[in-house]
Amino acid sequence: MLQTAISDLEVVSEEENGKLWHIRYPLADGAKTREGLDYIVVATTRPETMLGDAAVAVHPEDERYKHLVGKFVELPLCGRKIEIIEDEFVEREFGTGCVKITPAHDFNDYAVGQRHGLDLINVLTREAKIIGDSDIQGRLRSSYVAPFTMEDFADSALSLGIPKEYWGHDRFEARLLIEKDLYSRGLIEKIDDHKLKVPRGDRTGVVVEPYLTDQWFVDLTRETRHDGKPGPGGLKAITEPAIRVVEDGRIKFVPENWSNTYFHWLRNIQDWCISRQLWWGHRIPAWYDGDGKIYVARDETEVRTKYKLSANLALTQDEDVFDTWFSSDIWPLATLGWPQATPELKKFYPSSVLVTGFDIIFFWIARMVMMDTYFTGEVPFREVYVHGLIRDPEGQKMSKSKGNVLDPLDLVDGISLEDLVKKRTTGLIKPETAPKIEKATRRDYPNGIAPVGVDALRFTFAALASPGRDIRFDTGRAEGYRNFCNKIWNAARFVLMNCEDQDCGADAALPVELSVADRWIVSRLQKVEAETAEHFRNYRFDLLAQSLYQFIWNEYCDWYLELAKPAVLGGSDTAKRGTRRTLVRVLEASLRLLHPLMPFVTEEVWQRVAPLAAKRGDTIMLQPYPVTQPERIDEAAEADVEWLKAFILGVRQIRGEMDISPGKPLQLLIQDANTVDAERIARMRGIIDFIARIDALQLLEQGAAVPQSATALLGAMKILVPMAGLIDKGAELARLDKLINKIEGDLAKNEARLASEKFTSGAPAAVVEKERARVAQQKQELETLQQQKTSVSAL
RNA sequence: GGGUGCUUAGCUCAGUCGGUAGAGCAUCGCCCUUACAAGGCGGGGGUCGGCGGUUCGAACCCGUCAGCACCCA
Repeated sequence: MLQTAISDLEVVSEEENGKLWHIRYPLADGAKTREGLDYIVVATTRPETMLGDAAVAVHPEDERYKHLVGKFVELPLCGRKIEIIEDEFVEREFGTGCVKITPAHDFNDYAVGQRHGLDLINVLTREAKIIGDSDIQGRLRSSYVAPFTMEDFADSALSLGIPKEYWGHDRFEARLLIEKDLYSRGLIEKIDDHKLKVPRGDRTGVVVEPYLTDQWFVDLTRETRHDGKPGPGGLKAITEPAIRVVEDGRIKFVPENWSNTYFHWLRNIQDWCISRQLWWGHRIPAWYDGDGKIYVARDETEVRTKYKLSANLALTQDEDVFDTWFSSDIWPLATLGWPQATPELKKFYPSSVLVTGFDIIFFWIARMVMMDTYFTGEVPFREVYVHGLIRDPEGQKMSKSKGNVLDPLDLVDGISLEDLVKKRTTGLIKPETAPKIEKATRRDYPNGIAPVGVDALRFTFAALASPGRDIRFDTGRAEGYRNFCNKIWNAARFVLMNCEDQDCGADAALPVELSVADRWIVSRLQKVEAETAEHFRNYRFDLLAQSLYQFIWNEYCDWYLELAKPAVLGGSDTAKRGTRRTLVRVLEASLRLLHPLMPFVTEEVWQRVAPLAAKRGDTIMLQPYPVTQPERIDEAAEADVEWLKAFILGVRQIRGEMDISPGKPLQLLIQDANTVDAERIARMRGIIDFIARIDALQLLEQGAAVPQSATALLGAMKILVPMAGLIDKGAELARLDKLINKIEGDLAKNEARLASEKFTSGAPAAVVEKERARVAQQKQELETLQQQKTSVSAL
């Protein structure tokens, strides 16, 4: 039993199997139903609360009971007479259409009670036991307009007619006793199975009771002060300004649609109950004198000064504490020394961004905005970044009771299946769920969880953090990013191996020569830096991760390190210097780019790489984040390297599909090279030979005889690998057919589109032009491939 | 009952301005090539949930239906 007030937000209602008791309430004063019965039947899911019934209600248009409205029933077991009233709230189809009204123990009944001036009859103690005669609780007289206090509950259990046998019994025990007694008196018409929403505390799972107590509230709903003094009420002073600051953009939600959730809650807000009956928390700063008079100030001394109380008047402080979220709402202020006007407050309030999950938008975000704006007239932060929640493989929210929690440490360090099962099935609130949990765990993690380390885990979260979407955690992704960590480590080893204790171009006075590959990777780095800045600005950590992963692995490691090898191993001094300088500088910048997502590997590697790149500093953490330098973008180098990559890909595809060992040197023939192709071949010959493993390359004259070859296309240019007797005719024909089929398919579609008058006149000229160019290109490729197919067939 | 989001490759997910669909994992083939086999190189795989509409053109815009998830009552 919680024995404290809690918030609606801390109550979860789920549908559970229960019962619907149909109970006969005898009519008083000789009244009869239309069928001539001397009782009416009331249906309820909470029979124990009938002890606190204040009325029975029927729908005003319900012909069955119209004649009974204003008459009385005799409340079974208690013997009190209570009135039959009419209220629109009653659903005629539910049960018998007669509803017991228990204003002190049900929210709907409370509202009905207010409309009809019914007594509030409390029948429970704070421990949720039926009150006994010594409990000073019971009926609150109908003149219960707030404020009232518990002392207004004047009646005793005895005077309410609550039988002694129930006194002090727990609510659910009492239910059984009451059921039994009703049975023995013939007052149970029937008991049906029934599904109902049961409200439980979200932490403890215990059934929560609506219960009348004295509490402190913050007014959030009144236009003017509740005590009648001049000045705005909470609605004007707190709630409406909190709505306004988001409406007018002083606070922005990212993603933006969370502002709707925020608005909806604030526009339907109720007064805020801020007192809790717990020992942990900030004490309520209110004091009482012997007569129960209330004094509010920061401390007792201030109370005495403020209210001019004599020193010997005994004061006691309220025992209650604040709702933790009420205390937390001034977090942005309190952490900066408020209410003192500290330099920190001046500098950091408002802060730029608050990062949070959507599940505490109500609990915390809204409350900070409300109260801090109220206290200071200025918003606490300018942006609220709302990230998703991590869910289990089925998309369910993680919870210990469901046994689907992933402990971050288990992802970092790994865990065996058996240990994971054990961890998830011990200490359960409902031990009977253990077999189900075990089964699901064995299905989801048949091999346990592989260790991935903190960096990979952090990077995975970033990579999965797409906006407006929860994260279904995927260990496969995390393992992929663990491999990425290894990749960085190994790439760094290569760079260090070739650059440490070498001339890395730190001395600006010495001449350097930059290869096309050097200029290419530097250019690419500038573009990635620009992308990175953009993704940070938009809170797109997923795209940020993607972009860095792609650059470091697919460009820096897969291509640049390979392209750098010839220069580093056998280039001139100036070429070596230029390439070493590029190797270390690009790596160093990449580490800084990546550091926010992978703090540890980047720090470790940076410590050794930074000096080579002429960077000084104790830690990467204090280094500036890389900024793009557009003047270092080199489109010509990028075009050259794109061409080079396509060239090499063509050769590799032939190797792969013709089953030529990657290590075997090849002779290449080049046909139909244009002047640009020829120039590129001449200029990048060394790198082509190295990477594609070419030991001879010859440009064929126009119309020269072509030996048996496998072919790759690069634009109009043909890359031929002579297969002198080795060619597998069938394999090469199949390979060519595959290419031809693909192009034919696309070409047919594209030609049809171009043939359509609708398209050529409707679409923008640029799009049509692009389409024409594409068709021309495809036609040429197709022609070349078909020629090739003819010549191979003829062999 | 009201609201929000989602549905794209076997799995987890990107897809900006409407202009021929991408990544990681998994899978298939070759390779222990002196940074890296937790790797390299190459390949295969998608009627973008269904239906209808707008448009020269739809994964994307509109309508509708279905399924899933979450929030509020």
